[in-house]
Amino acid sequence: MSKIILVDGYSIINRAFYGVPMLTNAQGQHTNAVYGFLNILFKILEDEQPSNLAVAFDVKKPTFRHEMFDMYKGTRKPMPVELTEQVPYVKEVLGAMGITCLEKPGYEADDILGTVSRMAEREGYDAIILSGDRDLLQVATKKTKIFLSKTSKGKTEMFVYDEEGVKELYGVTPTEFIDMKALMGDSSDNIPGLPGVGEKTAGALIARFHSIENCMANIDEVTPPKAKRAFEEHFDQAVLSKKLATIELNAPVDVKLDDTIIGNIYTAEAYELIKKYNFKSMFSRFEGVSASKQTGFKEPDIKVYEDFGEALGLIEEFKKETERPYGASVISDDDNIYGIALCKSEEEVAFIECGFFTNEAWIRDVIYELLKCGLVWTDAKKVFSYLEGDARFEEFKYFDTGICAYLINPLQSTYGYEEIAAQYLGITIPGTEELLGKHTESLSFMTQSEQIKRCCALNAYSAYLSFPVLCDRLKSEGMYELYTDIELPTLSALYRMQCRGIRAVKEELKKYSEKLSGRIDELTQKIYEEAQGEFNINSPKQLGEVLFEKLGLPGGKKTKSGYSTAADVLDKLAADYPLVKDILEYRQLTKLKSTYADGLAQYIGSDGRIHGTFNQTITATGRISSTDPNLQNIPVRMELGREIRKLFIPAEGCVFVDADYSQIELRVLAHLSGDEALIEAYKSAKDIHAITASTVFHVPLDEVTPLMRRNAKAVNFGIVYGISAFGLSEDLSITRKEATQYIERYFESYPGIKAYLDMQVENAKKNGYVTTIYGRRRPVPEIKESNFMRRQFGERVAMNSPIQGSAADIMKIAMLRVEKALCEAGLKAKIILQVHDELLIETPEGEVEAVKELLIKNMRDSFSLKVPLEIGISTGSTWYETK
DNA sequence: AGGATCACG
DNA sequence: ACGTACGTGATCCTC
Repeated sequence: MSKIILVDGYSIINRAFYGVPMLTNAQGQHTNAVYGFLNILFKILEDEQPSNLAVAFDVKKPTFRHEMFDMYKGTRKPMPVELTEQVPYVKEVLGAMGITCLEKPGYEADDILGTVSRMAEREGYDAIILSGDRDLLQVATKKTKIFLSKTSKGKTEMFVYDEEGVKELYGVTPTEFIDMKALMGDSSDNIPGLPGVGEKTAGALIARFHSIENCMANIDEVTPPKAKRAFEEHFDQAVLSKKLATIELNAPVDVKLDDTIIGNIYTAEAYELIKKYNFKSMFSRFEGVSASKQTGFKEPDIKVYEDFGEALGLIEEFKKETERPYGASVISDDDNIYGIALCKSEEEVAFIECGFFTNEAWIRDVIYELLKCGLVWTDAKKVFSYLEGDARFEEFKYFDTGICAYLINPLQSTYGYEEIAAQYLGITIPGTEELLGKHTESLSFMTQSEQIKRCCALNAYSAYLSFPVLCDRLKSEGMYELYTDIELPTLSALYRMQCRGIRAVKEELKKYSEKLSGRIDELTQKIYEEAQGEFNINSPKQLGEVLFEKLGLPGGKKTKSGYSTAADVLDKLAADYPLVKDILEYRQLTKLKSTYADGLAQYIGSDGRIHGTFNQTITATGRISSTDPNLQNIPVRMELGREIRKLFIPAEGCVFVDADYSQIELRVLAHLSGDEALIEAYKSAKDIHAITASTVFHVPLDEVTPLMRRNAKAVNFGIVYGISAFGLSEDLSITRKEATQYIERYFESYPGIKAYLDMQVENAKKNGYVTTIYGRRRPVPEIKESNFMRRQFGERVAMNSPIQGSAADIMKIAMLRVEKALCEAGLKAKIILQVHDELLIETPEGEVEAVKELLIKNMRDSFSLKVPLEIGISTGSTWYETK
């Protein structure tokens, strides 16, 4: 049995656009509609297994029916540019997959779909029309089904209607549905209908009389009177509406059904596009597609070195100084190193397999030697992890393409070698996930060792070829110094911090966990009693139902999936309801237990220390991030949580010295904006929030009340975040009007800041990015969007990023200076943590004074601003005590 | 897999 | 009318 699927192109693209959150690829193209469209297409192809497929589009030329809309002041919602720009992308992908696109000037997609479905029926096909538009229901027959795609609550669902289905839904046949629509009208399609006749009346009338003409013929029986009068006075309007609503079934579409037979849609050309748009979840569909069909690109040969002598010779070659650094890569899993690839030509990559004629220790030595030679790696920090014992970093020379690519575009989520090759070399090569699958923590089961070699070889190949391109880009964008002076040294500094780790006491952590457990159990019982029943307190859904439905607490809805039970909502209820207070305490305690007490305990290694990972290519602003575990969000604000820090202790004979920048972001803002009032404030005195309050509220400094100071502080935060009246009003629980006033007064007091923030928004609009004091870039693609909310987000990002990013630059410089100074002073003290504006130093007891002095000096002088940088410093025998 | 919540700067 | 403060990561629940 032959089956054809006919897709309403624009309609499905539209559904996809609104159903899939914003996505952009590395080139900044919007891709969410393409992604959604293809997912819908793949799904229906798999579910229905059709033999034929075609996609219909309107031609962007006024059609008869469009002209008629215009007569009735028809204005369809204009599609945002983010959507329209994706239509050609979809067509391009369809073309690459060999799928027929149908267009006919003068006809709408509806007409084409209707016509071709009838054509198919006559030739004995089953037909499926896929659309988001209910209009198509009139085309349904026994053999033609309509698949309606609906998006509700962010999820797309498919509803299927055949002739019977339409009857069930509306009580009329598909053909009668036209008449029904002629009566009730359709505002979105600008079909006027009859005044005062809605879905109910129209449905009842057509079910009884079957057509508008027959209604008119039996006008005396038409009820209600309102409808009867509408018929008498506006029948011509109903006739016109019917004409407008009728889909043409005999349009002169010149297509043969044979042209729509589905061939192989997983073509190399389509694969190229999928890669370009970075639709990773679709990659697996294209397995087995040769990607080498690209113009002038051939994958390099892999030369496996099986002779020990030859391998030694090879390594010597790679140790030689070259003008253009060679590429290298090591392949491993959690347990083993499998080999090393070296590349210095476009044609060939050398691969030395571990265990073939050598052992892992030998490979580690080789890696150590090669790190001294100026090779390019995709992820050098990972390469360090192969070293054993003390690595002499000062001897190392290396380059890192991942870091380069991050600096050029920090918004990507990953910087795999295949992405870099695609973006900077314009070639498509299979990536790690494609070659080795998802779980790379163990490769020992991999039977296809060819894939392991290929993955490693392509990595070295990509590193070798892309590095010069990346360097040129960095130079032309003014970020080469940022790369060499800051990022590359930071890479090894982070690695050293990871190696050192931080000592934590497992037993005490357990005790702390048990202490929490006791109280959590008490609270659980109490909450069950107060709520008169057991439920999962951790489930926001269940909790919301219990609080706001079962117990009828005031506080209504907030989120998509029901009631908000976030802390700020519950806070307002806590005073009146003991239950809510208990829930808040329960939340706090379970958070501490699961994330911190129990969570951290898992990470304590055999050396009694936690070795987290510091990520250098994650944040959009240049900050570093911390994972496995996150050591940058250990509790400090609340006393109970802060206790956790008592369990972080220095090594024997050491204490902690903790140094943090005081209000670095506001000081950076003072510098960047050059605002004289703020600069003067920082030069003259200490309490910046009080000064702000005094200035903004026009009162002498000594008359500033705590409340005024608190409000001024919130305004200062707001400024740094990219001020919005709404955000400030939420934060301070004041009206939006009051918040607006605060902001206005702030800008009156600090006009330089207003001018600076406006300039950043302008810069973002003009260049597409903003920059930090050290030339680091943050692209702001949102600034050009037509969606008001997203554009406004872009504006806040444009204001905040230079501030947060410059502070990050300063901290990185400070870290490097401090580490160097410690080393040069011959001190044993070591940096073990960085928390954005804070450094934690494990310091031998005898070095404390020297380290303090050194920290203050190097952090304070790491960058010369128009205002002084102030350092807070403290010591303690636990992390808790350093405050 | 994604949302809600909450820990930090 | 919309529905927001900036930057992160871990855990739990729901689908």
